[in-house]
Amino acid sequence: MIELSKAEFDVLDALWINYPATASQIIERLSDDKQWHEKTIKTLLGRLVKKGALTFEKEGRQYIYTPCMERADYTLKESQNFIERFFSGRIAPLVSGFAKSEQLSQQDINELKKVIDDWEKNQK
Amino acid sequence: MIELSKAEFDVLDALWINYPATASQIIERLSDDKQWHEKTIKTLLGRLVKKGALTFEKEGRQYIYTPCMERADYTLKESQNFIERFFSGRIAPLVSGFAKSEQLSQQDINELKKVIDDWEKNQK
DNA sequence: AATTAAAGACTACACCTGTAATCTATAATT
DNA sequence: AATTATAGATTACAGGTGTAGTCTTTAATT
Repeated sequence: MIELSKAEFDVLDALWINYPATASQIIERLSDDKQWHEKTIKTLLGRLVKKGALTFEKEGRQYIYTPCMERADYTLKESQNFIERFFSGRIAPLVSGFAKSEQLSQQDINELKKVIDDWEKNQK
Repeated sequence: MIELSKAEFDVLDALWINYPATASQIIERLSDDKQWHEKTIKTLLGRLVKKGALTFEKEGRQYIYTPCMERADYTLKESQNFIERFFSGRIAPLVSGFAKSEQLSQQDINELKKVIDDWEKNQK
Protein backbone atom coordinates (compact mmCIF):
# COMPACT_ATOMS: atom_id res chain seq x y z
CA MET A 1 0.00 0.00 0.00
CA ILE A 2 1.15 3.50 -0.79
CA GLU A 3 1.81 5.27 2.50
CA LEU A 4 0.76 8.90 2.58
CA SER A 5 1.41 11.42 5.29
CA LYS A 6 -1.47 13.47 6.65
CA ALA A 7 -0.52 16.52 4.66
CA GLU A 8 -0.12 14.49 1.50
CA PHE A 9 -3.53 12.95 1.99
CA ASP A 10 -5.09 16.36 2.40
CA VAL A 11 -3.67 17.47 -0.91
CA LEU A 12 -4.81 14.31 -2.65
CA ASP A 13 -8.19 14.79 -1.05
CA ALA A 14 -8.46 18.22 -2.59
CA LEU A 15 -7.75 16.68 -5.96
CA TRP A 16 -10.35 13.97 -5.45
CA ILE A 17 -12.97 16.68 -5.17
CA ASN A 18 -12.65 17.09 -8.89
CA TYR A 19 -10.00 15.97 -11.30
CA PRO A 20 -7.94 16.31 -13.36
CA ALA A 21 -6.88 19.64 -11.93
CA THR A 22 -3.92 21.98 -11.99
CA ALA A 23 -1.76 22.88 -9.02
CA SER A 24 -3.38 26.30 -8.82
CA GLN A 25 -6.82 24.77 -8.63
CA ILE A 26 -5.72 22.49 -5.83
CA ILE A 27 -4.09 25.38 -4.02
CA GLU A 28 -7.29 27.32 -4.40
CA ARG A 29 -9.37 24.51 -2.97
CA LEU A 30 -7.09 24.10 0.02
CA SER A 31 -6.94 27.78 0.80
CA ASP A 32 -10.17 27.71 2.82
CA ASP A 33 -9.09 25.06 5.28
CA LYS A 34 -5.33 25.29 5.43
CA GLN A 35 -2.89 28.11 5.89
CA TRP A 36 -0.40 26.47 3.61
CA HIS A 37 2.02 28.36 1.48
CA GLU A 38 1.70 27.67 -2.20
CA LYS A 39 5.22 26.23 -2.18
CA THR A 40 4.24 23.78 0.50
CA ILE A 41 1.46 22.39 -1.62
CA LYS A 42 3.73 22.16 -4.64
CA THR A 43 6.19 20.18 -2.57
CA LEU A 44 3.45 17.84 -1.46
CA LEU A 45 2.26 17.40 -5.04
CA GLY A 46 5.78 16.44 -5.99
CA ARG A 47 5.99 13.91 -3.20
CA LEU A 48 2.65 12.44 -4.19
CA VAL A 49 3.87 12.00 -7.75
CA LYS A 50 7.05 10.39 -6.49
CA LYS A 51 5.06 8.00 -4.34
CA GLY A 52 2.93 7.03 -7.28
CA ALA A 53 -0.29 8.46 -5.89
CA LEU A 54 -0.69 10.99 -8.71
CA THR A 55 0.19 11.34 -12.35
CA PHE A 56 0.12 14.40 -14.52
CA GLU A 57 0.20 15.58 -18.06
CA LYS A 58 1.87 18.70 -19.26
CA GLU A 59 -0.27 21.44 -20.67
CA GLY A 60 1.73 24.50 -21.59
CA ARG A 61 3.88 25.06 -18.60
CA GLN A 62 1.44 23.62 -16.13
CA TYR A 63 0.79 20.08 -14.99
CA ILE A 64 -2.66 18.61 -14.95
CA TYR A 65 -2.86 16.12 -12.09
CA THR A 66 -4.92 12.97 -11.79
CA PRO A 67 -5.05 10.62 -8.79
CA CYS A 68 -3.82 7.09 -9.42
CA MET A 69 -6.44 5.55 -7.18
CA GLU A 70 -9.94 6.16 -6.03
CA ARG A 71 -10.73 7.67 -2.69
CA ALA A 72 -12.91 4.77 -1.64
CA ASP A 73 -10.16 2.27 -2.35
CA TYR A 74 -7.64 4.27 -0.42
CA THR A 75 -9.86 4.84 2.59
CA LEU A 76 -10.87 1.20 2.63
CA LYS A 77 -7.27 0.12 2.89
CA GLU A 78 -6.57 2.69 5.55
CA SER A 79 -9.63 1.52 7.44
CA GLN A 80 -8.58 -2.11 7.32
CA ASN A 81 -5.18 -1.12 8.51
CA PHE A 82 -6.56 0.97 11.31
CA ILE A 83 -8.98 -1.67 12.49
CA GLU A 84 -6.29 -4.30 12.36
CA ARG A 85 -3.94 -2.22 14.49
CA PHE A 86 -6.36 -1.09 17.12
CA PHE A 87 -9.10 -3.70 17.14
CA SER A 88 -7.44 -6.87 15.90
CA GLY A 89 -9.33 -6.58 12.67
CA ARG A 90 -12.85 -6.58 14.12
CA ILE A 91 -15.05 -3.68 13.20
CA ALA A 92 -17.73 -4.04 15.89
CA PRO A 93 -15.47 -3.04 18.80
CA LEU A 94 -14.83 0.24 17.09
CA VAL A 95 -18.51 0.99 16.72
CA SER A 96 -19.09 -0.28 20.22
CA GLY A 97 -16.51 2.15 21.57
CA PHE A 98 -18.42 4.98 19.96
CA ALA A 99 -21.66 3.74 21.40
CA LYS A 100 -20.30 3.45 24.91
CA SER A 101 -19.01 6.97 24.87
CA GLU A 102 -22.28 8.27 23.48
CA GLN A 103 -20.77 9.29 20.20
CA LEU A 104 -23.51 7.68 18.16
CA SER A 105 -26.50 9.71 17.00
CA GLN A 106 -29.84 8.37 15.91
CA GLN A 107 -28.78 9.20 12.39
CA ASP A 108 -25.67 7.07 12.74
CA ILE A 109 -27.81 4.22 13.98
CA ASN A 110 -30.18 4.57 11.07
CA GLU A 111 -27.34 4.60 8.62
CA LEU A 112 -25.77 1.56 10.21
CA LYS A 113 -29.07 -0.28 10.08
CA LYS A 114 -29.30 0.45 6.41
CA VAL A 115 -25.80 -0.85 5.81
CA ILE A 116 -26.72 -4.06 7.62
CA ASP A 117 -29.96 -4.30 5.71
CA ASP A 118 -28.25 -3.92 2.38
CA TRP A 119 -25.66 -6.46 3.37
CA GLU A 120 -28.34 -9.00 4.27
CA LYS A 121 -30.24 -8.45 1.05
CA ASN A 122 -27.03 -9.08 -0.75
CA GLN A 123 -26.51 -12.40 0.96
CA LYS A 124 -29.62 -13.97 -0.51
CA MET B 1 -4.28 14.27 22.45
CA ILE B 2 -1.01 12.52 22.99
CA GLU B 3 0.35 11.49 19.60
CA LEU B 4 2.05 8.12 19.54
CA SER B 5 3.97 6.57 16.70
CA LYS B 6 3.15 3.05 15.59
CA ALA B 7 6.11 1.54 17.39
CA GLU B 8 5.32 3.49 20.54
CA PHE B 9 1.76 2.28 20.47
CA ASP B 10 2.88 -1.31 20.13
CA VAL B 11 5.00 -0.98 23.24
CA LEU B 12 2.18 0.64 25.18
CA ASP B 13 -0.12 -2.08 23.94
CA ALA B 14 2.18 -4.70 25.41
CA LEU B 15 1.97 -2.90 28.72
CA TRP B 16 -1.80 -2.71 28.58
CA ILE B 17 -1.90 -6.50 28.51
CA ASN B 18 -1.03 -6.38 32.17
CA TYR B 19 0.37 -3.62 34.30
CA PRO B 20 2.29 -2.34 36.13
CA ALA B 21 5.19 -4.12 34.50
CA THR B 22 8.94 -3.83 34.17
CA ALA B 23 10.83 -3.21 30.97
CA SER B 24 11.98 -6.83 30.87
CA GLN B 25 8.41 -8.04 31.11
CA ILE B 26 7.37 -5.79 28.26
CA ILE B 27 10.35 -6.89 26.20
CA GLU B 28 9.41 -10.49 26.87
CA ARG B 29 5.83 -9.91 25.74
CA LEU B 30 6.92 -8.22 22.55
CA SER B 31 9.45 -10.88 21.65
CA ASP B 32 6.87 -13.10 20.00
CA ASP B 33 5.61 -10.57 17.52
CA LYS B 34 8.48 -8.20 16.93
CA GLN B 35 12.13 -8.64 16.16
CA TRP B 36 13.04 -5.62 18.18
CA HIS B 37 16.30 -5.26 19.99
CA GLU B 38 15.96 -4.75 23.70
CA LYS B 39 17.55 -1.32 23.31
CA THR B 40 14.91 -0.33 20.83
CA ILE B 41 12.13 -1.08 23.28
CA LYS B 42 13.92 0.81 26.05
CA THR B 43 14.16 3.80 23.76
CA LEU B 44 10.47 3.59 23.01
CA LEU B 45 9.64 3.32 26.71
CA GLY B 46 11.67 6.46 27.30
CA ARG B 47 9.81 8.28 24.57
CA LEU B 48 6.48 7.15 25.95
CA VAL B 49 7.41 8.50 29.36
CA LYS B 50 8.53 11.77 27.80
CA LYS B 51 5.24 12.05 25.93
CA GLY B 52 3.31 11.47 29.13
CA ALA B 53 1.79 8.16 28.06
CA LEU B 54 3.50 6.23 30.85
CA THR B 55 4.70 6.76 34.37
CA PHE B 56 6.95 4.58 36.46
CA GLU B 57 8.16 3.98 39.94
CA LYS B 58 11.61 2.91 40.89
CA GLU B 59 12.04 -0.47 42.47
CA GLY B 60 15.67 -1.29 43.07
CA ARG B 61 17.32 -0.38 39.86
CA GLN B 62 14.35 -1.16 37.70
CA TYR B 63 11.36 0.90 36.73
CA ILE B 64 7.84 -0.36 37.08
CA TYR B 65 5.74 1.17 34.33
CA THR B 66 2.08 2.05 34.31
CA PRO B 67 0.08 3.51 31.41
CA CYS B 68 -1.35 6.97 32.00
CA MET B 69 -4.53 6.20 30.12
CA GLU B 70 -6.75 3.30 29.32
CA ARG B 71 -6.61 1.50 26.06
CA ALA B 72 -10.29 2.08 25.32
CA ASP B 73 -9.90 5.82 25.82
CA TYR B 74 -6.90 5.97 23.58
CA THR B 75 -8.44 3.91 20.79
CA LEU B 76 -11.64 5.89 21.00
CA LYS B 77 -9.77 9.12 20.41
CA GLU B 78 -7.78 7.59 17.61
CA SER B 79 -11.00 6.31 16.08
CA GLN B 80 -12.68 9.68 16.24
CA ASN B 81 -9.66 11.21 14.66
CA PHE B 82 -9.54 8.62 11.94
CA ILE B 83 -13.21 8.87 11.12
CA GLU B 84 -13.02 12.62 11.10
CA ARG B 85 -10.11 12.61 8.67
CA PHE B 86 -11.37 10.05 6.23
CA PHE B 87 -15.15 10.11 6.57
CA SER B 88 -15.96 13.62 7.79
CA GLY B 89 -16.83 12.24 11.18
CA ARG B 90 -19.52 9.78 10.08
CA ILE B 91 -19.07 6.21 11.09
CA ALA B 92 -21.52 4.55 8.72
CA PRO B 93 -19.51 5.23 5.55
CA LEU B 94 -16.63 3.32 7.05
CA VAL B 95 -18.78 0.30 7.75
CA SER B 96 -20.41 0.71 4.38
CA GLY B 97 -17.01 0.62 2.69
CA PHE B 98 -16.31 -2.69 4.36
CA ALA B 99 -19.67 -4.04 3.31
CA LYS B 100 -19.22 -3.04 -0.31
CA SER B 101 -15.88 -4.74 -0.53
CA GLU B 102 -17.24 -7.86 1.11
CA GLN B 103 -15.14 -7.45 4.20
CA LEU B 104 -18.02 -8.05 6.55
CA SER B 105 -18.68 -11.51 7.93
CA GLN B 106 -21.91 -12.76 9.41
CA GLN B 107 -20.23 -12.51 12.78
CA ASP B 108 -19.44 -8.84 12.19
CA ILE B 109 -23.05 -8.25 11.27
CA ASN B 110 -24.27 -10.01 14.40
CA GLU B 111 -21.92 -8.01 16.56
CA LEU B 112 -23.00 -4.78 14.91
CA LYS B 113 -26.64 -5.65 15.44
CA LYS B 114 -25.93 -6.19 19.09
CA VAL B 115 -24.22 -2.85 19.39
CA ILE B 116 -27.24 -1.20 17.80
CA ASP B 117 -29.56 -3.15 20.03
CA ASP B 118 -27.75 -2.12 23.17
CA TRP B 119 -27.67 1.44 22.03
CA GLU B 120 -31.43 1.46 21.50
CA LYS B 121 -32.12 -0.09 24.86
CA ASN B 122 -30.02 2.60 26.39
CA GLN B 123 -32.07 5.33 24.76
CA LYS B 124 -35.24 4.46 26.59
C1' DA C 1 13.34 40.96 -29.07
C1' DA C 2 13.79 41.88 -24.29
C1' DT C 3 11.79 41.56 -19.89
C1' DT C 4 8.98 39.69 -16.50
C1' DA C 5 6.25 36.55 -14.09
C1' DA C 6 4.94 32.22 -12.89
C1' DA C 7 5.39 26.97 -12.99
C1' DG C 8 7.87 23.42 -11.54
C1' DA C 9 12.70 21.58 -9.75
C1' DC C 10 15.84 21.62 -6.34
C1' DT C 11 17.48 22.75 -1.77
C1' DA C 12 16.80 23.50 3.21
C1' DC C 13 16.10 22.50 7.80
C1' DA C 14 14.17 21.15 12.22
C1' DC C 15 11.59 17.62 14.34
C1' DC C 16 9.75 12.82 14.36
C1' DT C 17 10.58 7.81 13.87
C1' DG C 18 12.71 3.35 13.65
C1' DT C 19 16.43 1.20 15.15
C1' DA C 20 20.00 0.59 17.86
C1' DA C 21 25.10 1.36 20.21
C1' DT C 22 27.67 3.35 23.86
C1' DC C 23 28.02 5.45 28.43
C1' DT C 24 27.11 5.56 33.41
C1' DA C 25 25.54 4.24 37.71
C1' DT C 26 24.47 0.79 40.83
C1' DA C 27 22.81 -3.77 42.35
C1' DA C 28 24.50 -8.38 42.47
C1' DT C 29 28.19 -11.60 42.78
C1' DT C 30 32.78 -13.27 43.92
C1' DA D 1 35.87 -4.77 49.02
C1' DA D 2 36.41 -5.49 44.18
C1' DT D 3 34.42 -6.92 40.04
C1' DT D 4 30.81 -7.68 36.99
C1' DA D 5 26.49 -7.46 34.97
C1' DT D 6 22.59 -4.99 34.05
C1' DA D 7 19.16 -1.04 34.16
C1' DG D 8 18.43 3.09 32.50
C1' DA D 9 20.47 7.60 30.18
C1' DT D 10 22.55 9.50 26.45
C1' DT D 11 24.02 9.59 21.78
C1' DA D 12 23.56 8.23 16.86
C1' DC D 13 21.95 8.28 12.40
C1' DA D 14 19.22 7.67 8.17
C1' DG D 15 14.78 8.40 6.21
C1' DG D 16 10.11 10.68 6.59
C1' DT D 17 7.37 15.00 7.38
C1' DG D 18 5.93 19.82 7.71
C1' DT D 19 6.97 23.87 5.92
C1' DA D 20 8.88 26.70 2.95
C1' DG D 21 12.84 29.42 0.14
C1' DT D 22 15.76 29.72 -3.99
C1' DC D 23 16.90 28.37 -8.75
C1' DT D 24 15.73 27.53 -13.55
C1' DT D 25 12.99 27.49 -17.36
C1' DT D 26 9.67 29.12 -20.30
C1' DA D 27 5.21 31.33 -21.35
C1' DA D 28 3.35 35.85 -21.37
C1' DT D 29 3.79 40.74 -21.77
C1' DT D 30 5.87 45.14 -23.12
